[in-house]
Amino acid sequence: MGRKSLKTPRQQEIIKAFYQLAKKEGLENASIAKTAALIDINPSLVMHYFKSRESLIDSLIEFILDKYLLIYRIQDDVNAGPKKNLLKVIDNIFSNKWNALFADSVSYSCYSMAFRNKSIKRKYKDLLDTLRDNLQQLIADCKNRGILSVQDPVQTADIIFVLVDGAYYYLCLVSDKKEYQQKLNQYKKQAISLLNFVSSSAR
Amino acid sequence: MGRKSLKTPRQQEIIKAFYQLAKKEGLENASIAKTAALIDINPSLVMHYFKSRESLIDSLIEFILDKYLLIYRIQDDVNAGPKKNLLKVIDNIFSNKWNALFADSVSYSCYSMAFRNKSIKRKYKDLLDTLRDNLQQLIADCKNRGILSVQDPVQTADIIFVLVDGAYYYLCLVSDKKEYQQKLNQYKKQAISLLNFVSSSAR
DNA sequence: AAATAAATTGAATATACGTTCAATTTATTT
DNA sequence: AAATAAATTGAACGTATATTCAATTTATTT
Repeated sequence: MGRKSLKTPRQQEIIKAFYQLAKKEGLENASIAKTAALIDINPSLVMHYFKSRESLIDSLIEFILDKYLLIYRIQDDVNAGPKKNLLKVIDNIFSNKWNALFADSVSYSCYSMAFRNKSIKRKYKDLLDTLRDNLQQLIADCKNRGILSVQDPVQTADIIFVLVDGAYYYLCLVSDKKEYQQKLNQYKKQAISLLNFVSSSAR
Repeated sequence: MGRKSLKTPRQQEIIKAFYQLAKKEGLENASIAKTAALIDINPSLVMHYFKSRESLIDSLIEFILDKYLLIYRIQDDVNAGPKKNLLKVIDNIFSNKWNALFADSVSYSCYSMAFRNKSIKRKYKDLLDTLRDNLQQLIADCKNRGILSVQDPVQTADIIFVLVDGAYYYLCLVSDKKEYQQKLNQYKKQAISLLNFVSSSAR
């Protein structure tokens, strides 16, 4: 009896609007009123689904962090073999596609909150560790089949993501498209060289 | 005639207070009123020296970015030879000292504004390029004297800073002190290995 | 059709914000 | 001591903010 709950889809809609607003005007300028106006609902409705602005931001962070994991899901072919899988993921990481999935600006704003909010800190740390762990598994697969030769897949995965994070930290400031692409390719090469693939005609 | 100008020292005092506030409560919560209260002056005085909050933030960013350059100035001995100089800088970069110089939290908040503010974007880009250029010169010095062997000092300096920025991006999320130190050392080793020092008994 | 429960609205609150402007204080020079 | 110019204050402004609560609308069930 009573009405069917619209909780989940409405919450999603609100988070998405809040995110788009933060992307456009900065997280610090993304307000509940503006968010409500964007999807043509009453500001009170936002408060109904999120107890506070803080919890809305909390949901926004989860929304963003989930998107990061997509690098591992954009694989056309699941059983393409470990080498192809690994290279595909590297491709995804160093592609504009991934970067287009979410706005770095919002993510950096959220990230900066980790310094004062332990829950946010943990969420970011968990994500970064998950990203590393997934890559480590792909590397380990390749290592076990003699496709590449690295000492410790865990360390290699870690270093590669350090490279990735540092790369985008710089690249986000590069306006020139050519410079951007050239640097991105260079960083990608560096990452692949860290993987130390065994050169052979076989795959 | 008239009164002696206190402009510069007052501005510095205000910026510093604003910075400390941003460090403690987050940049988004650092207000002009709070800043004035912190150093016991009238909020109007802040507005007198900075036309707007925006320009105050602009000054804050310059204040922060200047601190980054200190890695190159903490050298006890200027004429210690190129190798020692380079290693000292690497030491500084991968030390807690440097990290203690400024609050990453504030810097990341400011950094995130670069996405919507071209002037801020340029300032950050310029800083990162300056940091790279200084390191490149130290590397080139060493290369010219056969101390190390790298293909292109410019690229090496770039990669090292990519490593540094990526390293701190992860490390800022690490609460455990042991893990922090261990990772930091590992990243430092990686950076040094990129420098490919020529092993010899001579220095 | 009545009952029910969730969705949604609208009005109201208090608060803090950035910014303004005129008035006043303070130090320095003539 | 008078003149000067900068430092500093205090009051006031309108605005947007997050959040509250009661009232109303809407869809679904009995």
